[in-house]
Amino acid sequence: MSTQRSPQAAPERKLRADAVRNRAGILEVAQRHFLAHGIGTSLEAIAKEAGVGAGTLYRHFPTREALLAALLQRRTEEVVASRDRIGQVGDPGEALREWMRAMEDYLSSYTGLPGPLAAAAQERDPDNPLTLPCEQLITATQEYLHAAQQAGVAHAWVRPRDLFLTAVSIAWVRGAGAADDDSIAALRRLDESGYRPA
Amino acid sequence: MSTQRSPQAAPERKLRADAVRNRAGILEVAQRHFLAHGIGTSLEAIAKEAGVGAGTLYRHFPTREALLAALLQRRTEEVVASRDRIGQVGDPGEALREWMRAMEDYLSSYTGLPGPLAAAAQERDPDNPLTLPCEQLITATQEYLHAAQQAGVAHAWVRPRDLFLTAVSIAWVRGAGAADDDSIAALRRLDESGYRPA
DNA sequence: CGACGATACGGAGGTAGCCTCCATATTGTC
DNA sequence: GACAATATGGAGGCTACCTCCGTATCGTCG
Repeated sequence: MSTQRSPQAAPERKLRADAVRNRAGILEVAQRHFLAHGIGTSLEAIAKEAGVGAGTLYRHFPTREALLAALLQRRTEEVVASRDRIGQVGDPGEALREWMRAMEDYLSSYTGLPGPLAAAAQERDPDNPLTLPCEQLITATQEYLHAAQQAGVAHAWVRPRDLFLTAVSIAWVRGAGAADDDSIAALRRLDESGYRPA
Repeated sequence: MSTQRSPQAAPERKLRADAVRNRAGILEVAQRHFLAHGIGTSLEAIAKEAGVGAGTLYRHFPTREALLAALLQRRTEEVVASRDRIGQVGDPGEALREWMRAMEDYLSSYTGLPGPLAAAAQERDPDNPLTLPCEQLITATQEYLHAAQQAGVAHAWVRPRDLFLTAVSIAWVRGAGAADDDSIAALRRLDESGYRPA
């Protein structure tokens, strides 16, 4: 308990020094490449720029999703933590709206991110490294939605998962073809007016 | 005027007999492959199964989008023609709802179709062969939307393009990760309740 | 009918990216 | 300092894209 260790199912033994170094380097380069070229960017290029072989990259992150999940971890914690800030907002309707925007921005972190996340949200495969962030977001959504429903500013038939998918699909439109701002604003308004009773 | 010719800008000279045969064969095989494996399927595999070389395929359809557009042409005409059927529906609100479903199904014809279409809808590049079908769909949407707005069953601030993007994004969710029917139904309900005043 | 120019064909070949495998190198420990 | 455990890297096998050009097929005209 003295050393910070994952409580349940921690298969992580301590890494060798070079492994730690390489892992960090890969993440740093990957972050830049995903930002610049979307999640479809070449993994080999990342390995090369990070100064490691392809094998090393794939040992640390067996799939593109694993790399993505590692990168997303910080962001996920930040966003979920923004609950505290948003929580200060008195009006539950306003809070829900802000939360939706926060999710939308998170989901737009990298071009192409909505695809794998939507898939993960639905398959619920515990082996998919993206399942965890999805569940966290949906859980957070539940809190805001519930409060909004209590206050009568959200329809009772709306489920947290539905709002999550809504945010994902807006983020997808943002990424696919670079929709103009007007269209995105219209989509947001449509969705908001969708879950909110008149 | 006796022979059926494209009225404006027809760069199509008459094809040689073998070219016509090959083109048809490619389309027939491509249809099956796109249906079975989505729009990302291997073009080389299509060429092989159609019994032509890669060069022939690329000569007829220089890009994946061109092939897609050729395949979509029939479907597009069918869907736009379904205006006639839907037009019979008296209630403009009901007609708009039906039209949205028809678009959604059209956009779900092949897995992955929403991506290129969303891109085409926004870039408005006349060289993109998918631009035409997009415009046709948006134009048709405009008719239904306008009628609905006149009847007071759609908000005045909704634009045809917004509804098109809505349909595209639902189709995308359908395709990405095979969302369960409940989620899709919820998204539809959300959207409908979004454009419709209480 | 035959031959000649125009049209179309096909598949080899260069490029790029994925992922695996294992001989070699590095690390940590005793 | 030496040995076992751990980690490395890049060659290599694979799939797919797309282009290029020598060759085959077509249609027409004499």
